[in-house]
Amino acid sequence: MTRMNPDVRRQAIVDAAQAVASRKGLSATTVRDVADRMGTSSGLIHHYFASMDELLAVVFDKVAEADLSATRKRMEIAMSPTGKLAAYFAAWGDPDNDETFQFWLDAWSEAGRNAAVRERSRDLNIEWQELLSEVIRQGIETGEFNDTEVDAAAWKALSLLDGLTLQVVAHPTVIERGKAVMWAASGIEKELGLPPGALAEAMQDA
Amino acid sequence: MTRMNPDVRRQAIVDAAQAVASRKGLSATTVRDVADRMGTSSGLIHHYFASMDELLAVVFDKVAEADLSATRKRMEIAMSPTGKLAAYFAAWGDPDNDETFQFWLDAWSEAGRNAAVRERSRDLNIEWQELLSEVIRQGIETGEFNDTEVDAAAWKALSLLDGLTLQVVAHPTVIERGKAVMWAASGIEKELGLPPGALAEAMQDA
DNA sequence: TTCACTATTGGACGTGCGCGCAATAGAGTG
DNA sequence: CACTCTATTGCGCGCACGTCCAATAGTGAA
Repeated sequence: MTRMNPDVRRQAIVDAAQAVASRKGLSATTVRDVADRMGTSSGLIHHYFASMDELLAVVFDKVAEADLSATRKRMEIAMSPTGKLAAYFAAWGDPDNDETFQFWLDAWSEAGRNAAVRERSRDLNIEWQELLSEVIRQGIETGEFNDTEVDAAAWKALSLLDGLTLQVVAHPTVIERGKAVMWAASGIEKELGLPPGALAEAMQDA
Repeated sequence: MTRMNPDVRRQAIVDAAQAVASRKGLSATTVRDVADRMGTSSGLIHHYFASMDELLAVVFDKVAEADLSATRKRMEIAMSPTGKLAAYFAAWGDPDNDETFQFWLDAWSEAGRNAAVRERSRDLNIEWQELLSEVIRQGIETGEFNDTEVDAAAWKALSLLDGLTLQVVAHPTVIERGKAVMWAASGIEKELGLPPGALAEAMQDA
């Protein structure tokens, strides 16, 4: 294959590995899969990554960070806490993010047996929860939300989203995607004392 | 190894496979693992199961059915809908069930790529949701619960439980187990219009 | 006691895995 | 143009996997 600049090649390997992993799952992705996808030899991967585990860790990080930063950006644009909350929710309703959520399902499954995955997964989950905590805290300050326990409310909201999305992604026929998002929104509305439908409305505005 | 009655041996194989899988995960459980655990040869497993996939499917079914039927039994004992709901919740708070929940994490991860797992997982999830729907319907009839949309409320409750338990099992340090259960209970109380703490109280009674 | 049945053994077979390494080839520099 | 550096090749190693099968050894019936 054509000789590439190291930085470019390294990126190409990560991209190829991500593409394979989104179809086969992180744990089922092999060195040969990635090499075939790029049309190169398998030895090349080990020229850039000390081990396959290291490559897969980089892929997981990349996917997770991209998702998180995209959500952060969407939230910055929104003005009110309710708007920011709606922006947060938007990620879950988008079918394009199903692949990313599949990575999460894999990570949660693997976390119980692999300490490295567990710690990375935990840290990222906490970041998602803190993002939510921040908005809830703001909403309480402005008086938009009820004065509830912030930490608890954030974990409840995140868990409700995860649990519903899990059903949509793992068993595509069991709940309609639209219903899952609406149900999650209505659950959080009750939690934060928002008028029924307020969150759903803010989501359409965005 | 001592010669066994076929039924007994078959059961022994399933038990051994379950023990191994609860430590290593279903997809990482090998024929040799199971044989070693029993102290027999690996060939014996294929005398009873046509393939390793078939054995693992039996193990998953056994674990899932046991959990479901134990919950059903606990619910039958309780008198009121609130009591039954508390009995349903009890399964999630019990650390002994962490192993079972790990099976679920594996199943959800695998469902996206394996049609057999997906269908079995989906059917079982629906059974869990229907169990909840039934109780909620009863509670609405008796007037204990608010008159909400049953299907939606059941999916929300199940998802909240799954999402919170996921954090407890996958990242043991992130949320205290007790808090997760209390948060789930308070979320459902709001959903069904129960007085705050009513569900938590019913859980201690049981 | 004999015999048929089958539970159980133990290793062979082919496959796919991560990894390592000597050989090769292309790109930049003097 | 010659030379150095290193990106890239392609294969081999050792291992673990699921599966298969001929040989062996217990057990219950005749």
